[in-house]
Amino acid sequence: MQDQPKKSDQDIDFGVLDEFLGYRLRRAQMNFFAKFGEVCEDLGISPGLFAVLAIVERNPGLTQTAVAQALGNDRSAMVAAVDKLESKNLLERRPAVNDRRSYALFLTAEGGRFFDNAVKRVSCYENEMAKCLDGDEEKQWLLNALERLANKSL
Amino acid sequence: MQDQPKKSDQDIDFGVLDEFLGYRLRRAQMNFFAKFGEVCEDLGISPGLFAVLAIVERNPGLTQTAVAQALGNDRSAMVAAVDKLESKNLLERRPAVNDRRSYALFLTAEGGRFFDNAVKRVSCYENEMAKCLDGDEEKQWLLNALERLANKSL
DNA sequence: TATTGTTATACTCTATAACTATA
DNA sequence: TATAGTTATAGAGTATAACAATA
Repeated sequence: MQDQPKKSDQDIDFGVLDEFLGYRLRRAQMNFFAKFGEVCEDLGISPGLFAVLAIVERNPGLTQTAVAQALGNDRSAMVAAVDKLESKNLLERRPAVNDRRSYALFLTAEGGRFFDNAVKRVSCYENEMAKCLDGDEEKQWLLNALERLANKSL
Repeated sequence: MQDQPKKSDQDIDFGVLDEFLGYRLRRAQMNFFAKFGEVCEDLGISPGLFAVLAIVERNPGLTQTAVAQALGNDRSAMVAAVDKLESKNLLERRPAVNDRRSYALFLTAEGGRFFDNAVKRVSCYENEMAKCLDGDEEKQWLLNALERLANKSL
């Protein structure tokens, strides 16, 4: 049945979607998450878990709620995330010194090594992805534009 | 308990996350989706459903699978999406002329009006968000950079 | 009263596999 | 045999509400 040639992906008219930052951001981000999954498959961590490790590594002793706020999600979501990282021996809950309600989070020694290795992986694929950009200048400009968009309110 | 001043969000060190396009893309996109939800709350459509309408409007007669491929997701996910849009009388499944396995998708008259209205809403908030960019020149450059990143393979 | 971690819960999004009817 | 739509299902991600312990 080839009477009417099928529209290939190239022939689709995306209309307004092509001019919408929201749609373009989503497509770009989906590609990055998919690539992250490929590159870190054997490490057993998602972009979300990687972000938790990154925050705790640079800000040891932070509470779960503080990490959640930094990453922009609910504190209830941190429970499963920290559980998972703790069960992998990458992260540690210690009793907070001045507040018996909360925990202070720290990377374990293994977690530190694991994170260093993960950063190498992610940096490697980030650099590969950034090859479609025009050098470090365009990348820095893009990072800056994305930060502005992430913080823009209506 | 204010012996040790709490780290505010501003004081958090994001480390490598600050230099990772993947993380920055996610934060920017989350902001856009949240704003989309606010602006289109009463319309009862998500960014995903809006995208389906946009594709069908510009490419009437496309099959469900073709729309799914255009948007980069699985055809099984289209069933619920088209069901929802059809139940709202915005979109119509018609039997395809040459293939009794597939449907051809079309906007209804109401769907056309609904979509025009939705485009106005979304364009309005898109323009508002784009005010943190340096004019149409930077926006066009950004759209172009995002397209490159969305299509980049390792 | 307010806050931390937690649990239960639910909702969305997404993908996989298998089924059916067609091709 | 291959494809379109469908179904069932499962996983991840995210959010809300309520609770106990603590501030």
